[in-house]
Amino acid sequence: MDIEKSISALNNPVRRRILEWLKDRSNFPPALPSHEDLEGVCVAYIQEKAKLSQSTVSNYMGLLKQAGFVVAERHGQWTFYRRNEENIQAFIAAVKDELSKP
Amino acid sequence: MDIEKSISALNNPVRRRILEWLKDRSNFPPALPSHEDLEGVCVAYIQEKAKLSQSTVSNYMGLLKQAGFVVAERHGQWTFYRRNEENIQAFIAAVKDELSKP
DNA sequence: TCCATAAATCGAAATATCTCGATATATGTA
DNA sequence: TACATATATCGAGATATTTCGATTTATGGA
Repeated sequence: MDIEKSISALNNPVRRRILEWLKDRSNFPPALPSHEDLEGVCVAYIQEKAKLSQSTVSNYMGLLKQAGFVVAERHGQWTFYRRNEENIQAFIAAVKDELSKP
Repeated sequence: MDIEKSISALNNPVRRRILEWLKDRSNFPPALPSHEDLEGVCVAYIQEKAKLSQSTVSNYMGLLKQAGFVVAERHGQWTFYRRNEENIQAFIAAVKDELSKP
Protein backbone atom coordinates (compact mmCIF):
# COMPACT_ATOMS: atom_id res chain seq x y z
CA MET A 1 0.00 0.00 0.00
CA ASP A 2 2.12 2.84 -1.31
CA ILE A 3 -0.13 5.83 -0.69
CA GLU A 4 2.20 8.08 -2.67
CA LYS A 5 1.93 5.97 -5.80
CA SER A 6 -1.79 5.47 -5.29
CA ILE A 7 -2.64 9.15 -5.01
CA SER A 8 -0.44 9.86 -8.01
CA ALA A 9 -2.33 7.26 -10.02
CA LEU A 10 -5.63 8.85 -9.03
CA ASN A 11 -4.39 12.35 -9.80
CA ASN A 12 -5.78 12.20 -13.32
CA PRO A 13 -9.42 12.36 -14.33
CA VAL A 14 -9.23 9.76 -17.09
CA ARG A 15 -7.55 7.21 -14.85
CA ARG A 16 -10.23 7.76 -12.24
CA ARG A 17 -12.92 7.35 -14.88
CA ILE A 18 -11.35 4.12 -16.09
CA LEU A 19 -11.56 2.78 -12.55
CA GLU A 20 -15.23 3.73 -12.50
CA TRP A 21 -15.93 2.12 -15.86
CA LEU A 22 -14.32 -1.08 -14.66
CA LYS A 23 -16.91 -1.34 -11.90
CA ASP A 24 -19.31 -2.72 -14.47
CA ARG A 25 -18.31 -4.88 -17.42
CA SER A 26 -21.34 -3.65 -19.34
CA ASN A 27 -19.70 -0.25 -19.73
CA PHE A 28 -17.70 -1.90 -22.52
CA PRO A 29 -18.55 -3.79 -25.69
CA PRO A 30 -19.42 -7.45 -25.18
CA ALA A 31 -16.49 -9.82 -24.84
CA LEU A 32 -15.51 -12.04 -27.75
CA PRO A 33 -17.05 -15.50 -27.44
CA SER A 34 -13.66 -16.98 -26.58
CA HIS A 35 -13.30 -14.48 -23.74
CA GLU A 36 -16.74 -14.72 -22.27
CA ASP A 37 -15.61 -16.60 -19.18
CA LEU A 38 -12.78 -14.19 -18.43
CA GLU A 39 -13.00 -11.33 -16.02
CA GLY A 40 -11.63 -7.97 -17.03
CA VAL A 41 -11.51 -5.76 -20.07
CA CYS A 42 -8.86 -5.59 -22.79
CA VAL A 43 -6.84 -2.45 -23.43
CA ALA A 44 -8.45 -1.79 -26.81
CA TYR A 45 -11.91 -1.48 -25.26
CA ILE A 46 -10.65 0.85 -22.56
CA GLN A 47 -8.82 2.88 -25.18
CA GLU A 48 -11.97 3.24 -27.22
CA LYS A 49 -13.87 4.72 -24.29
CA ALA A 50 -11.00 6.88 -23.07
CA LYS A 51 -10.43 8.32 -26.54
CA LEU A 52 -6.71 8.45 -26.02
CA SER A 53 -3.89 6.75 -27.88
CA GLN A 54 -3.07 3.09 -27.34
CA SER A 55 0.28 3.93 -25.77
CA THR A 56 -1.26 6.40 -23.36
CA VAL A 57 -3.89 3.94 -22.21
CA SER A 58 -1.34 1.18 -21.86
CA ASN A 59 0.75 3.51 -19.74
CA TYR A 60 -2.28 4.50 -17.64
CA MET A 61 -3.17 0.88 -16.99
CA GLY A 62 0.41 0.27 -15.94
CA LEU A 63 0.19 3.09 -13.42
CA LEU A 64 -3.13 1.83 -12.06
CA LYS A 65 -1.63 -1.63 -11.81
CA GLN A 66 1.49 -0.44 -10.01
CA ALA A 67 -0.75 1.40 -7.58
CA GLY A 68 -2.59 -1.86 -6.96
CA PHE A 69 -5.96 -0.61 -8.18
CA VAL A 70 -6.17 -3.13 -11.01
CA VAL A 71 -4.93 -6.60 -11.83
CA ALA A 72 -3.71 -7.60 -15.28
CA GLU A 73 -4.18 -11.06 -16.66
CA ARG A 74 -2.76 -12.10 -19.99
CA HIS A 75 -4.66 -14.44 -22.25
CA GLY A 76 -3.04 -14.92 -25.60
CA GLN A 77 -2.39 -11.57 -27.18
CA TRP A 78 -4.82 -9.81 -24.89
CA THR A 79 -4.28 -8.31 -21.48
CA PHE A 80 -7.42 -8.18 -19.37
CA TYR A 81 -7.58 -5.59 -16.64
CA ARG A 82 -9.97 -5.73 -13.74
CA ARG A 83 -10.31 -3.86 -10.47
CA ASN A 84 -8.64 -5.12 -7.32
CA GLU A 85 -11.45 -4.41 -4.89
CA GLU A 86 -9.44 -5.42 -1.87
CA ASN A 87 -6.65 -3.00 -2.60
CA ILE A 88 -9.11 -0.27 -3.45
CA GLN A 89 -10.76 -0.65 -0.08
CA ALA A 90 -7.37 -0.74 1.59
CA PHE A 91 -6.51 2.55 -0.07
CA ILE A 92 -9.76 4.14 1.08
CA ALA A 93 -9.02 2.96 4.61
CA ALA A 94 -5.49 4.33 4.42
CA VAL A 95 -6.68 7.73 3.23
CA LYS A 96 -9.32 7.82 5.93
CA ASP A 97 -6.75 6.88 8.52
CA GLU A 98 -4.20 9.44 7.36
CA LEU A 99 -6.69 12.28 7.02
CA SER A 100 -9.05 11.69 9.91
CA LYS A 101 -8.35 13.34 13.17
CA PRO A 102 -7.53 11.12 16.08
CA MET B 1 -16.00 19.64 -3.21
CA ASP B 2 -13.69 19.71 -6.21
CA ILE B 3 -12.20 16.24 -6.10
CA GLU B 4 -9.69 17.15 -8.80
CA LYS B 5 -8.27 20.03 -6.80
CA SER B 6 -8.38 18.02 -3.59
CA ILE B 7 -6.44 15.06 -4.94
CA SER B 8 -3.93 17.44 -6.49
CA ALA B 9 -3.43 19.12 -3.14
CA LEU B 10 -2.84 15.74 -1.50
CA ASN B 11 -0.45 14.63 -4.23
CA ASN B 12 2.55 15.84 -2.29
CA PRO B 13 4.04 14.24 0.81
CA VAL B 14 4.82 17.49 2.62
CA ARG B 15 1.30 18.84 2.16
CA ARG B 16 -0.09 15.59 3.52
CA ARG B 17 2.26 15.79 6.46
CA ILE B 18 1.21 19.37 7.18
CA LEU B 19 -2.40 18.20 7.35
CA GLU B 20 -1.33 15.52 9.80
CA TRP B 21 0.63 17.96 11.95
CA LEU B 22 -2.38 20.24 12.11
CA LYS B 23 -4.37 17.49 13.80
CA ASP B 24 -2.65 18.42 17.02
CA ARG B 25 -1.60 21.92 17.99
CA SER B 26 1.13 20.48 20.20
CA ASN B 27 3.08 19.45 17.11
CA PHE B 28 4.12 23.10 16.95
CA PRO B 29 5.80 25.53 19.32
CA PRO B 30 3.48 27.11 21.89
CA ALA B 31 1.43 30.05 20.70
CA LEU B 32 2.43 33.56 21.71
CA PRO B 33 0.50 34.75 24.77
CA SER B 34 -1.56 37.09 22.61
CA HIS B 35 -2.53 34.18 20.35
CA GLU B 36 -3.35 31.63 22.98
CA ASP B 37 -7.08 31.82 22.47
CA LEU B 38 -6.81 31.45 18.68
CA GLU B 39 -7.13 28.22 16.83
CA GLY B 40 -4.67 27.38 14.11
CA VAL B 41 -0.97 27.68 13.47
CA CYS B 42 0.91 30.50 11.79
CA VAL B 43 2.87 29.97 8.58
CA ALA B 44 6.24 30.48 10.22
CA TYR B 45 5.70 27.52 12.58
CA ILE B 46 4.60 25.30 9.73
CA GLN B 47 7.57 26.42 7.69
CA GLU B 48 9.94 25.53 10.48
CA LYS B 49 8.64 21.95 10.62
CA ALA B 50 8.40 21.53 6.86
CA LYS B 51 11.95 22.80 6.35
CA LEU B 52 11.01 24.50 3.12
CA SER B 53 11.16 28.14 2.11
CA GLN B 54 8.57 30.61 3.31
CA SER B 55 7.21 31.13 -0.18
CA THR B 56 6.83 27.41 -0.77
CA VAL B 57 4.95 26.90 2.47
CA SER B 58 2.73 29.89 1.81
CA ASN B 59 1.97 28.43 -1.60
CA TYR B 60 1.26 25.00 -0.10
CA MET B 61 -1.12 26.45 2.45
CA GLY B 62 -2.88 28.27 -0.37
CA LEU B 63 -3.36 24.99 -2.24
CA LEU B 64 -4.64 23.23 0.87
CA LYS B 65 -6.99 26.13 1.46
CA GLN B 66 -8.30 26.14 -2.11
CA ALA B 67 -8.92 22.42 -1.79
CA GLY B 68 -10.94 23.13 1.34
CA PHE B 69 -8.73 21.12 3.68
CA VAL B 70 -7.77 24.13 5.78
CA VAL B 71 -9.22 27.45 6.81
CA ALA B 72 -7.14 30.61 7.06
CA GLU B 73 -7.83 33.29 9.60
CA ARG B 74 -5.92 36.51 9.70
CA HIS B 75 -5.07 38.15 13.00
CA GLY B 76 -2.86 41.16 12.61
CA GLN B 77 0.21 40.24 10.62
CA TRP B 78 -0.33 36.54 11.17
CA THR B 79 -2.38 34.07 9.22
CA PHE B 80 -3.54 31.11 11.27
CA TYR B 81 -4.30 27.92 9.43
CA ARG B 82 -6.39 25.12 10.85
CA ARG B 83 -7.97 22.00 9.46
CA ASN B 84 -11.51 22.03 8.10
CA GLU B 85 -12.67 18.72 9.52
CA GLU B 86 -16.02 18.85 7.79
CA ASN B 87 -14.51 19.26 4.35
CA ILE B 88 -11.90 16.61 5.07
CA GLN B 89 -14.64 14.13 5.94
CA ALA B 90 -16.58 15.19 2.86
CA PHE B 91 -13.53 14.46 0.74
CA ILE B 92 -13.09 11.02 2.30
CA ALA B 93 -16.74 10.29 1.61
CA ALA B 94 -16.38 11.46 -1.99
CA VAL B 95 -13.33 9.28 -2.59
CA LYS B 96 -15.09 6.33 -1.03
CA ASP B 97 -18.11 6.95 -3.17
CA GLU B 98 -16.15 7.34 -6.38
CA LEU B 99 -13.92 4.34 -5.81
CA SER B 100 -16.24 1.85 -4.15
CA LYS B 101 -18.09 -0.56 -6.29
CA PRO B 102 -21.83 -0.30 -6.32
C1' DT C 1 7.52 -19.41 -41.95
C1' DC C 2 5.15 -15.00 -42.67
C1' DC C 3 1.76 -11.85 -41.57
C1' DA C 4 -1.81 -9.72 -38.55
C1' DT C 5 -3.21 -8.21 -34.13
C1' DA C 6 -2.78 -6.67 -29.08
C1' DA C 7 -0.14 -4.61 -25.92
C1' DA C 8 4.19 -2.66 -24.04
C1' DT C 9 8.04 0.26 -24.45
C1' DC C 10 10.75 4.18 -26.32
C1' DG C 11 11.79 9.00 -27.39
C1' DA C 12 10.21 13.47 -27.58
C1' DA C 13 7.43 17.78 -27.36
C1' DA C 14 4.09 20.29 -24.63
C1' DT C 15 2.49 21.32 -20.25
C1' DA C 16 2.38 21.29 -15.20
C1' DT C 17 4.46 21.09 -10.68
C1' DC C 18 8.05 22.11 -7.40
C1' DT C 19 10.82 25.16 -5.19
C1' DC C 20 13.49 28.97 -4.64
C1' DG C 21 14.95 33.95 -3.87
C1' DA C 22 13.32 38.52 -4.63
C1' DT C 23 9.75 41.65 -4.19
C1' DA C 24 5.23 43.38 -2.74
C1' DT C 25 1.61 43.97 0.70
C1' DA C 26 -0.29 44.35 5.24
C1' DT C 27 0.16 45.18 9.87
C1' DG C 28 2.23 46.61 14.27
C1' DT C 29 5.43 49.52 16.77
C1' DA C 30 8.84 53.24 17.90
C1' DT D 1 6.57 58.67 9.59
C1' DA D 2 9.94 55.03 9.35
C1' DC D 3 11.09 50.51 10.23
C1' DA D 4 10.42 45.58 11.49
C1' DT D 5 7.84 41.41 10.98
C1' DA D 6 4.54 37.99 8.77
C1' DT D 7 2.68 36.53 4.76
C1' DA D 8 1.57 36.61 -0.19
C1' DT D 9 2.84 37.02 -4.85
C1' DC D 10 6.09 37.02 -8.82
C1' DG D 11 9.43 35.10 -12.05
C1' DA D 12 12.34 31.49 -13.14
C1' DG D 13 15.00 27.15 -13.38
C1' DA D 14 14.70 22.24 -12.41
C1' DT D 15 12.00 18.31 -12.52
C1' DA D 16 7.84 15.51 -13.44
C1' DT D 17 3.71 14.39 -15.98
C1' DT D 18 0.99 14.07 -20.11
C1' DT D 19 0.41 12.44 -24.43
C1' DC D 20 1.68 11.20 -28.82
C1' DG D 21 3.53 8.37 -32.90
C1' DA D 22 6.93 4.94 -33.88
C1' DT D 23 8.93 0.77 -32.65
C1' DT D 24 9.31 -3.59 -30.22
C1' DT D 25 7.57 -7.77 -28.23
C1' DA D 26 4.34 -11.52 -27.77
C1' DT D 27 0.99 -14.35 -29.60
C1' DG D 28 -2.06 -16.60 -32.97
C1' DG D 29 -3.33 -18.06 -37.53
C1' DA D 30 -2.64 -19.04 -42.71
